[in-house]
Amino acid sequence: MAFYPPSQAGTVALTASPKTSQVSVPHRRTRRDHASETAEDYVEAIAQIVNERSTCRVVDLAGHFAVSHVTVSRILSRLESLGLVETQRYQPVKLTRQGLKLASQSKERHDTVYEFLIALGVSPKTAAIDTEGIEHHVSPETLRRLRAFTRRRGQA
Amino acid sequence: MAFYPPSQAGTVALTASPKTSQVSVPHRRTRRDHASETAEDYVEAIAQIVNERSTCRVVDLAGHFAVSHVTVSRILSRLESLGLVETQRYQPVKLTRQGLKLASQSKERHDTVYEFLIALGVSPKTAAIDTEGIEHHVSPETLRRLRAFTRRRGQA
DNA sequence: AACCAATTGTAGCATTAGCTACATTTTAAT
DNA sequence: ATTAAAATGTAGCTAATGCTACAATTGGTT
Repeated sequence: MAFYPPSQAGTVALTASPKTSQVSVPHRRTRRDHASETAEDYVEAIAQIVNERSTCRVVDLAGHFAVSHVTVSRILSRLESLGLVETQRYQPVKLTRQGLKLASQSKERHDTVYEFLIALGVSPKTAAIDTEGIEHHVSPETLRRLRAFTRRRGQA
Repeated sequence: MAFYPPSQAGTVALTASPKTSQVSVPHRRTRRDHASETAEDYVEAIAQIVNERSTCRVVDLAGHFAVSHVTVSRILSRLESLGLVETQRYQPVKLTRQGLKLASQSKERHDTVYEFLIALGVSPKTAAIDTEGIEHHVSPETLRRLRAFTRRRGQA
């Protein structure tokens, strides 16, 4: 159940550090993974929404993830403390430079997985759904294999 | 981010129902998914450990998931309330009939993904890791495609 | 039988993410 | 300018999964 951040350069700590940790233990395994996936999903969604409607509001994200606006705003707080987004009360959400970078890396990996599934013959609808779940768990090595396969298929 | 239970027949509710829900709302999206993945990971691990060492103890699972025994025992409580395992204080863990069924379905899907990655040319080590993360997010449709690909590769 | 080590359980805390209900602010319409 | 609706925020709850520290049980050795 490994979690693969979309790249290695300029990596951010995607979760809060424990309040009282004497030795900086590699605690929080799965929990950290889920939190990081959420971070990626959110920056990716924000980038997409900004692209489509020029601004992204809490409401848009709530709709996008089918979740209450409260959940969104709490998650945004966390992302802000991670330096991924900038927020101002009652104002649209903006990605920081770091957030933008993470979003574009996430999107690239997302697209790679999606196009692979399509090349494999999966229907667009199913491919879209499965990609959402799979993308965070594909290693760089596997990602290269997926790209190679898609390339071959595209040519054939 | 869809979660796919490994089959449709004899499906179990893999999470606790909300304490006070008036209409049985489809609440808890991602949360439910994660909890269900955990259930599958655990029954699969229990089946595997029983296979290797004849019995499965809390300690074995703690080692397997690199997690404290406390976390394991709390999760086992949940699984017991779901009817997937049977526990007795200070005794080894046993799978119920339902648990066994879920475990074998999970294993089958797990193996399908793993063999696919191998057929694609991914190294065994990476394939093992990636499979852990991917398996819960592969739809039946995609699963069929993966099998077809592995078959073709196996023959060629 | 007594004892010690390994195993398991309990208590209590933190983090993340879900919710409803209610308060506040912005924005658009009249 | 007022007002009403839409958007956000806050308070406070639940569930799931991490943890440490300490208590209890089991089982094997002596």
